[in-house]
Amino acid sequence: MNIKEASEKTGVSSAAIRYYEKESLIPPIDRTAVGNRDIDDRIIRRITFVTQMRAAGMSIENLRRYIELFDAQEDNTKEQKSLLQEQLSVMEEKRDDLQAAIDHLNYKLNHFYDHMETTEEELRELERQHADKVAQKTTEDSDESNNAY
Amino acid sequence: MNIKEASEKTGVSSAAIRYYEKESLIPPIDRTAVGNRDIDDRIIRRITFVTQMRAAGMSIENLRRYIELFDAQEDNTKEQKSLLQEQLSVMEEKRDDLQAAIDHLNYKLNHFYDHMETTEEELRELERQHADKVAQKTTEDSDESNNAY
DNA sequence: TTAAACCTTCATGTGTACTTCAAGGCAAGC
DNA sequence: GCTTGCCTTGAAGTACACATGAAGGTTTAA
Repeated sequence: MNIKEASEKTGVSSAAIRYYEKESLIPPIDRTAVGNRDIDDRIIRRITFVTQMRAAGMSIENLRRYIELFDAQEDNTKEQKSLLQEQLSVMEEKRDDLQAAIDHLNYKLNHFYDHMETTEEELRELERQHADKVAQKTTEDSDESNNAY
Repeated sequence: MNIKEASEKTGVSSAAIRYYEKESLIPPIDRTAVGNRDIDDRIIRRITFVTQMRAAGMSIENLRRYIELFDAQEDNTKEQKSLLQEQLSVMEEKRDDLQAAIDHLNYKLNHFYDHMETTEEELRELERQHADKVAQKTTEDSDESNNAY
């Protein structure tokens, strides 16, 4: 598959794919006889992984370091696991922050005033609701949002 | 409160606060007799809101348009609501993408091989797990992660 | 009264993550 | 044989979101 097809398949621009290869976010790509990139499914999966991590807010630099460790020949399973664990924590915190922002907007939508400033009382109620939510994790699917999770 | 205190209170740099004011992400800030910014809790809340939306991935430009509509004198409650709804959808999708990436990493962590490439079979299993998760929303708190929500 | 520690505006610099441009090569169809 | 459409590398340009620097003002403390 040439770079254009790979671009269409992944939604990542050709230039970005070249850039990712140069930055070692994906492995060196095989070339055809005339020097064109010949992209296989392994590369496609790596591009998809990079896209996912980028969307999760990981910088190119961190992602490069990250991948470097995983691609190394040495068996550094321990470090790899703790690195994964670390990244997972970051992403979970990010997800929770995002959820808090979603709750905030949902609150605004449900208690709609004529301006968007959140008052002290509203903030206190939000905090209360948040505490409730964390406390009684049993009572899921309360009423407000169409949560997918 | 002066800009430095506001900066410490919000975790946003003084330069960024000035920038936000210039870009109308926060309302015009009152000045003291000598021309220094005098920041009150209303501004602090707005800065916090901006921070939250920025962390949720909203660009300065979109945030500006967004806030503009809310601050307008006219009663455009309908448009405001649909704008909120729209932004909520974007954020929920982002959260779900993030969750998918978290699931992916969790999977890697639990089925640890000597490299990080996800195979076709693994991807298929991930998809299957995801389908399960969506299907039986009742069986919450499965086993894998320390979800806050 | 002079230094420290704040502040102001305006202009310019910076890092990230690409995008775009320039110059050229290969293969197919007219 | 020439245009079209793909590709290559390398260099330079761009957008965003601030950070930093210059030049100057005010207040407090020694």
